[in-house]
Amino acid sequence: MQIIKTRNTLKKEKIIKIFKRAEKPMSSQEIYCILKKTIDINLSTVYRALNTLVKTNFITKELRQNGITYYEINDHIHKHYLVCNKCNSVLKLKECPIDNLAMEISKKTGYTITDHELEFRGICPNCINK
Amino acid sequence: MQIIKTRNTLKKEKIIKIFKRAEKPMSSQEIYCILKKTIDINLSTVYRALNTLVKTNFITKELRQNGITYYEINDHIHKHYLVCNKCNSVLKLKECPIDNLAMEISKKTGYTITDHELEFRGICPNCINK
DNA sequence: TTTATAAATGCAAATGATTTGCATTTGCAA
DNA sequence: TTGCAAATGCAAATCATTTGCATTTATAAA
Repeated sequence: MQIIKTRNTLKKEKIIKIFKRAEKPMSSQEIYCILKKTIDINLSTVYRALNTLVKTNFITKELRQNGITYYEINDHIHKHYLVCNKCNSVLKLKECPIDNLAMEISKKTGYTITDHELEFRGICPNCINK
Repeated sequence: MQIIKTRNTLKKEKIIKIFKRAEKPMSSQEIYCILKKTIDINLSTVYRALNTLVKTNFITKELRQNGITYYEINDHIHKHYLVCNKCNSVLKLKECPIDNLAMEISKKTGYTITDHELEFRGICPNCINK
């Protein structure tokens, strides 16, 4: 475990605010676009800020099957999503259905399980009627 | 649904053989390296072959959290893995623990679930003793 | 309050996995 | 045997993300 020193800057504050308001995981691009509306910021600054926020455990990151990394506030609760293949809408599951399972698998296999990713994909009720 | 026409070529045959022998998901690089030992082949050919094999449902692909795509024979059974963060060894779970869950979630949310990805990460019993 | 240091930033260039354009070769159906 | 589209090699492009470098700035210590 290593100590990570961080400074408070306007830009990082803005990013943190976006996460606090957001109700879904956000990509670097989404965050960049929101920021661009009100301040001048470079995309690499966004990436660096995101990485420090991940290091300090303020947010978590997850690489989705579409090849894009999504970030969201880390409330220390596992989250999983239903992603619509048509409209890309995202529905957050209320609870992690995997934790028990993970423990079970850990016992069976001898692995110490530290993380898991679970992503469902399909068609949301909205799109299915189109 | 679209008809995909495919030809039998030496190189594609070799790739198919690799998949039949393989006991774990393989990355494009791994396949490329194996092929290079016996034949002359270009990496982009490997990628194109992999993509046609995915299109014809001979193999499936999955993007892992390490940013690399892994391919494996499609036996129409969901598979999930335990990936060791230290030695990168991979253990295949004997069954998909999610199918029931997916049905449940589908009922609750109204989503038609067509796919899911589940990946556990941690430390394998081998590495934990080091 | 001043100062020193390392974190934050912008910009351009690099990276790494994967894809693509183009010219050429080749499998295979007619 | 022939024609066409699929397969291939090669180089260049792509796309998300990272990095090197010079500059700015937050912050802790003097």
